[in-house]
Amino acid sequence: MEKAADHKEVITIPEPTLRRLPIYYQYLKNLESTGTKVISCTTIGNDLDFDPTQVRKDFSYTGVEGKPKVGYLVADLLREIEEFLGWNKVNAAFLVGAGNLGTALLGYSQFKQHGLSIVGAFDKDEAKIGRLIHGKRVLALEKLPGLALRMGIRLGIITVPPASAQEVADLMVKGGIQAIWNFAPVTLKVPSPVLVRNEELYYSLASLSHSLAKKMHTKTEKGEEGYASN
Amino acid sequence: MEKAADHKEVITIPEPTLRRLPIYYQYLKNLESTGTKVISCTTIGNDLDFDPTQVRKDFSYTGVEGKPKVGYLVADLLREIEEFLGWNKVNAAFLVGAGNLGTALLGYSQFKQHGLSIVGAFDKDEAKIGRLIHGKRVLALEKLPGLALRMGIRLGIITVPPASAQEVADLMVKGGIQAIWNFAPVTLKVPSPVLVRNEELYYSLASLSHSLAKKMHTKTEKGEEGYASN
DNA sequence: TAGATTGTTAATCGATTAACAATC
DNA sequence: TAGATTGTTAATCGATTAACAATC
Repeated sequence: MEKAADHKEVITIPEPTLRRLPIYYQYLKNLESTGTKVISCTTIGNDLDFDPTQVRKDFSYTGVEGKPKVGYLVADLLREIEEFLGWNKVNAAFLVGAGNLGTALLGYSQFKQHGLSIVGAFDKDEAKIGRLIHGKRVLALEKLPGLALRMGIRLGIITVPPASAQEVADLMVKGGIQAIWNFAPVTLKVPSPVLVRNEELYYSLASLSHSLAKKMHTKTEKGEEGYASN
Repeated sequence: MEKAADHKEVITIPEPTLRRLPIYYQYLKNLESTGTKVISCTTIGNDLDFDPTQVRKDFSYTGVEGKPKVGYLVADLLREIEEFLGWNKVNAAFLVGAGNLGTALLGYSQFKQHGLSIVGAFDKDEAKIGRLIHGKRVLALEKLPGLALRMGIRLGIITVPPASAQEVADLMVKGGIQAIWNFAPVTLKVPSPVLVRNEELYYSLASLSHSLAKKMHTKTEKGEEGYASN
């Protein structure tokens, strides 16, 4: 298993690159809308605060090709990034947990342009079952595995409270779902072929509040205590 | 500026560590609720799929101390992480954009336990101004700078469409806000002391759809085309 | 052509992991 | 005490950045 595919080398893309591609994409979409046809890594790097070489390297993973002295065609870049990220095909997904966050995600019309279409919503709460949310009917949770199998759904979104998240994940696995986008702050246990991506809302929060606390601290040390109120 | 504080060395925490701390925190909260008092890095590493040495190193940044042969006190860890992340003090924040996502965030009661209290909501839309959302009155956007200054608000949350995000950021800066949690997919331009943290919803999506696409591709190459429907 | 930009290889930097002494 | 675990220093690994030849 370790040396699988040793003839055709497997290129794995670095996580940081994968994280930056959507940033380029959004930036390029903007450029496109202003009518810009061609762009250089230098300009992109300046605008997004990335090293130009890094931009070039990131792009190379998508297979796009630029022209020396000219740059890259915006249209080329958009097309290649879309294809690379699988955003040119739409993945049908089931969402479980029709609370605040679930409702917000169900209403996100932009998802379709990013390869995601939420085609079903589920909940355990009797009060929510049968209701329409952003045009989608909320179904009973226990119907998920059967429907997922029948419809060939490969992507699941979990927006339930942490205590129920594992149970939901189990049902998704049972329904043949292959990738889970998990918004509940829990580490899910799933069989290895199933992919889990945690949306760590609290990470950003951690980063922000840590920096704010540090800022405060620095100020206090300098003797400007209480300057910023609070 | 470059060699500021050369006597008292400035320890900067690696981003990845900062990203993991909330994961430990959530895990430890769970442990605490089951009555566990003491835990070792080995166990944590096993449960969360991290290298035990890494766990130890991560903890060291918070200043927590363990006991050889025994491990760490769960209570100690929770306290130190809370303090390190600034979660023991609550930051008051203003949120702009009372749409689906904004509404969801306004309803997130768990934020208070993570150092965040959203004390004001703003919108440009006349139809939304004056309404109550999760107990908070939506105010007119132009009131933000004045109120932020008066109340000493240091944290801002942006949940408006990308086209309005920069304008909102400018108002926040005018109101003396020092850190921005940005959910709009745009790169904001703010003066350097102001911190911006982008919540990149599309990154996870990129990662997931890319992996799904790759999985599909691999399968297809093996000649099992069309197996998973779609 | 000259100069800007790509594409790639090499050097650097930082995070992860391994090794191991200290200790309860 | 013996063994498990911490805390730390050194080795490894991978991503970022620098250098530079190729090229339009």
